[in-house]
Amino acid sequence: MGRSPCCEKAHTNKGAWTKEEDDRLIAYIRAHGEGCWRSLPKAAGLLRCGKSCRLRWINYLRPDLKRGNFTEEEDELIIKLHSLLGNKWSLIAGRLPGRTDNEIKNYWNTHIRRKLLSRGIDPTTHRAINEPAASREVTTISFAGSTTKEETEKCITAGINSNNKEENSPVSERCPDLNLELRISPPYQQQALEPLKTGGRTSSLCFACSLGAQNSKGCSCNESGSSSNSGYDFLGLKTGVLDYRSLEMK
DNA sequence: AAACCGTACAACCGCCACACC
DNA sequence: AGGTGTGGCGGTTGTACGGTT
Repeated sequence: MGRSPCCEKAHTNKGAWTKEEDDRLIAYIRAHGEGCWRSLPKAAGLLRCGKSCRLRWINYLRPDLKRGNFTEEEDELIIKLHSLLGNKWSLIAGRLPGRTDNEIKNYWNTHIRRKLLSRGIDPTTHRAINEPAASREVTTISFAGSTTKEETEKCITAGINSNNKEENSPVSERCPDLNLELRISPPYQQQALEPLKTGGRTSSLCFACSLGAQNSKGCSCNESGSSSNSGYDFLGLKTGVLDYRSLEMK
C-alpha cells in the first residue's frame, strides 16, 4: 500500500499565490501559530496543499525574513559554508539570519556558482578546475555518522575549530565520521595574513564567530595583531589555497 | 515593435528522517 | 519491530521580467 498523498490534488490551487491567499495564511498563523501544516489549509480556508502553505510561509511570508540583495559578508559566508557543508542549504541558512534555504540555494545557483566558474573555481569542490587530481585532497566533512541535527551542528563547530594541529583531537572523538584530511599549506601571499576585508572595509569577526562559535577555541577575534592562528584557516581560506576575497560579487 | 534569449526566483516534486502508534 | 503520517530538505521546473538583436 502506497503512501497517501499529502493533499487532495484535484481540489488545490497551484502556482503563484494571490494576495488574498497570503493574507489568509498570515492571519491564520498569527492567530494559531505554525504547526500541523496538513490541516492548516482547510482550517485557514485555503485551497492549497499543506506543503505549499509551509513553503510560502517559510520562504516568503515569515516576518523575520530579511529579503533584498545579499551583502558582501553574506556572499563570503555562503561560499565558506558551502565549501564546508556542501549543498546543505538548510544548515547554511541556519547561519544566515533572515535568509531561507530556498533563497540561498537560488542565489548560489544564479550568482555565486557562475561567479566561481568564471574564476576557474569548481563550485562543487571549491578547487581550481584545472588543478591536478593529486593535489585535490580536500577537507571533507561527512555527516553520515551524525544521527541528529545537534550532532551535525557539533561537527560543524568542530570543523571550525579543527585548525589546531594537535593530535588526538577531541573532534575525532565527538564525530568519528569526521574526515579531517586537512590541507595545510603556507601562505603564498602577504595579503592572506591581513585581516579579513569585506566590501572595502575590515571585518572584525573571525570565521568562527561568523558561524556562531564566538569565544570558541577557534575564535581569533581577540588575538592582537596577526591572525595567523585563527580558526577558519582549516579550509585554506586564509592561506591562499582558497581566497575568495579577491572575487567580485555583484 | 516584436521576437528571442538569459536571468532570477517562486513554487513544486520526490525523497528521506523522524515521531508516533 | 514495523507501519504510517508528517515535516523538512534538496533538486528541478515554470514563469515573469529585462536586455538584446
